[in-house]
Amino acid sequence: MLQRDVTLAIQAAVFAELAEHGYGRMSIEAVARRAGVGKTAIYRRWNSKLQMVIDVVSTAAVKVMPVPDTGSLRGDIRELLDAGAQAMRHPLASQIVPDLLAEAARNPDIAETLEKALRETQQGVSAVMIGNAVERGELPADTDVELALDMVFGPLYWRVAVTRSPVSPDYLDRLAQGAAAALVGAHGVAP
Amino acid sequence: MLQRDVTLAIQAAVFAELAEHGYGRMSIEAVARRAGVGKTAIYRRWNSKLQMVIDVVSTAAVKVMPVPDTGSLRGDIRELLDAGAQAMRHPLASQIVPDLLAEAARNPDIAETLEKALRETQQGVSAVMIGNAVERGELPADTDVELALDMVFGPLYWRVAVTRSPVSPDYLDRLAQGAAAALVGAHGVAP
DNA sequence: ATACGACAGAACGCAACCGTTTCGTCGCCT
DNA sequence: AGGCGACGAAACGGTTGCGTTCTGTCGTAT
Repeated sequence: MLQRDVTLAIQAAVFAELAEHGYGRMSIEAVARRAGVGKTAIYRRWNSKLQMVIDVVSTAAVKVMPVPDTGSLRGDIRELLDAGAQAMRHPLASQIVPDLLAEAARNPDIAETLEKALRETQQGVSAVMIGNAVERGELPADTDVELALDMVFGPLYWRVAVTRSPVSPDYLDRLAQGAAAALVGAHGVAP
Repeated sequence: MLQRDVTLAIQAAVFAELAEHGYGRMSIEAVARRAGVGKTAIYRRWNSKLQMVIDVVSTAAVKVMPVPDTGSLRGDIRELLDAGAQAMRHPLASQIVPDLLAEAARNPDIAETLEKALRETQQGVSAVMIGNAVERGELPADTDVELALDMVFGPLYWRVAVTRSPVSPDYLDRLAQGAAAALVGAHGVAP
């Protein structure tokens, strides 16, 4: 077996162990066992479990979200929600993401890795989407992008990862409708 | 030390260990050590780590949220958000909740416990809040309560627990405004 | 005064991992 | 042909946690 294959086997094993046992319970021995690999091969590559996980995760997290362009804000949001829901449906992701998030609360290195991944995949996409809507006149130029992000992804993540309720296409329709309305209506100010 | 005090000490220790190390890494020995208690005292009460955690958590999770009644939907949402933000600011909660949530993806018993706690504290409150808004004529009678819940708590949780961004009172104002607009505007149906 | 029950603490044998080292094998390059 | 580097496997001593057991103390009720 060549170096590259060994590395790939280790990466896959890390994901699988992470999903099955979580970061806290994951052991290097188990990763080596599952990858069919000696611990030597792992320690030759990384110094610690933390380094290994951070490296493997950040390598894999580079996937980019497509920028939706349906011609309407609501349609764009709907596409974004669909992509997000699809990503969270993946069994590995749906177990690993909450776990890493929890670990991030106590480990700054992991927190930074996740933050960076999130920033790269989503902030750009949303900025473009909002920009398009502003150009079309659907939103005012001073729309709060940060708030918009939270109102689009927040409800979806809440539903999938917190309440564990089913996410039907119909629900996504209603959510997109609501989020679009929220952005448009976010500009009355005071009480 | 009496039985009751020992139990209280154990409960406090469980929370502290849970916050510091997470469920996966938490050990009964550490709980006993921190509580200043023999392992005997723990095993006399529970059979396993899982039972102990579930019992302790579900005992403590019974806290009820106050039902806001400010006279306007937006004001009610704002109060709800404030209570939520305050709860998540508590350092124990902010570490324990994501951790248990991650563990719930792997353990049906924990998932059920959390689900029940969530249902009890929030669904009732929100139903009342939506009902009041309907009575005032702010919302149509067929308002989707489920969606409303997601659109109020989702963005807040996303911001606090996922993106780890600061939550200012001003932000809560804007979020309340957006959520209220979302609920009101969630009733255009089609394309 | 005595007996009982809950307690803390220490130790048990067992298992899992840790990070490191050693061994012998195999494939590639020159 | 020979050397080199990566490999899997196994073992090292040390740590941690498990669930259980034993000992001795202390407070309370009888």
